[in-house]
Amino acid sequence: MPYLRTCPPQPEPIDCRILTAALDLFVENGYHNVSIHEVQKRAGVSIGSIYNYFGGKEGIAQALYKHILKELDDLVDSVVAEYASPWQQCASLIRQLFGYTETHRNIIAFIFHAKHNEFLSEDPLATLSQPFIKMRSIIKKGIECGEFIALDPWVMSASVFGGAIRLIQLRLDGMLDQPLPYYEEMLLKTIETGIRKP
Amino acid sequence: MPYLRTCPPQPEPIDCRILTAALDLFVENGYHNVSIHEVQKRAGVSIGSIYNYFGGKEGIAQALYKHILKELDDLVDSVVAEYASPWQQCASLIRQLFGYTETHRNIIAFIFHAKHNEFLSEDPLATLSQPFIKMRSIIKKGIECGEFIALDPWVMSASVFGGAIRLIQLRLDGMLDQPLPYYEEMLLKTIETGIRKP
DNA sequence: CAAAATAGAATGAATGTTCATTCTTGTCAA
DNA sequence: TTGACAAGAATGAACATTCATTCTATTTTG
Repeated sequence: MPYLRTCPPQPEPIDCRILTAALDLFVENGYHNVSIHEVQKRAGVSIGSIYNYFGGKEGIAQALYKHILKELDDLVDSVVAEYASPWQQCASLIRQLFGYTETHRNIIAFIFHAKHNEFLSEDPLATLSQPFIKMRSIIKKGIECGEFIALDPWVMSASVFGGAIRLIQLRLDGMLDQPLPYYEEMLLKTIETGIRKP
Repeated sequence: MPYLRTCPPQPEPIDCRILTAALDLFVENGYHNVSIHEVQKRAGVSIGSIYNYFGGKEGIAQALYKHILKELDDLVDSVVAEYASPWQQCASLIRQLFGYTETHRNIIAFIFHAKHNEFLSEDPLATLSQPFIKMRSIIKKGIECGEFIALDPWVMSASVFGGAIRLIQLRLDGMLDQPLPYYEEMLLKTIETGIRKP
């Protein structure tokens, strides 16, 4: 079951096994290159069970997407609760995303390295989901409270998170020799220098 | 024919018509959601012609990919030839990519907003292609000549181009109200501040 | 005239889904 | 306590559809 911060129940119920198997296959091969019979085999369940729980292939992907976005949302909430300053919130969030890219690779990949609109008909733009909205809200607060320079919030958001997302994708593509925490303070330094109000 | 800086021949030969039709359909719907008969109809050619010229569906995508990467490569070369300083090269490249995102949307989308490894078996990582290698080479020169701070080249590359790529994707997803040139100087300002050696 | 290009119907493998059947669990009545 | 029954979960073979590709016939070109 694709949790970031929780332990999966044991024994794992059928629906969780389907989601875990599907996540691994979708990330490894791309949604469209995975047949539902492959998910079935990897999860060790019957074809009919998949339809019973999720209504079909897209239903699996939709459930995965919502579930992982909820996990991300909780992560953003915890960061906001733990730190007072918008910069610290951004920095901590990037550190945690980098850490999870190393430890929960497929979960991060499913949200940050996929074209959801190619296989989801409902709400396929991750950037319109709660966690991303909250991330932009942190940026706006940073501008309002004078910690960040006052530029367009989309620009500021791209400046803060664009480089981090890029490194995550490069790591997932196998381009980087080191785990992401190796690069993290360097990246945070350039971001901070670029967006902090002098 | 998906050129950035050239005018297409008239009358357009069959292979160019196939590539143009496929580009539009692949970008609009995602490679896997487009059937070869749809490409056929949009290009106004026969099914057999497609196999004659490109060997199959993947052959079309591969030809598009190579062709557009060559266009990008030429763009990078022209920028390097026109400007002496690495920062000016980066800034000009980002400006031009933003401009082309507005005027040649599908060409930019095919390279910067797609998961090539889901439909190409040959060289599917754009970041390993010539234009991207040259972009990183500009970064390395910036570090060597002392214009940029001396951090890991992958980090610097993500800091310079990560935010720009993110804004391109947001624009392609319809998130931004304004055309990209509206945001460009703001973004360049934060990037430059973050990576310039004091 | 022969070779290459073009057209489009036919092909069959692959895929997502359905559906009849079986299994499991809980409830109720004797 | 046990057996019958009902409901829902689980199964997997069969099905319908779609798709990329092949093949055959025709047209065009050198």
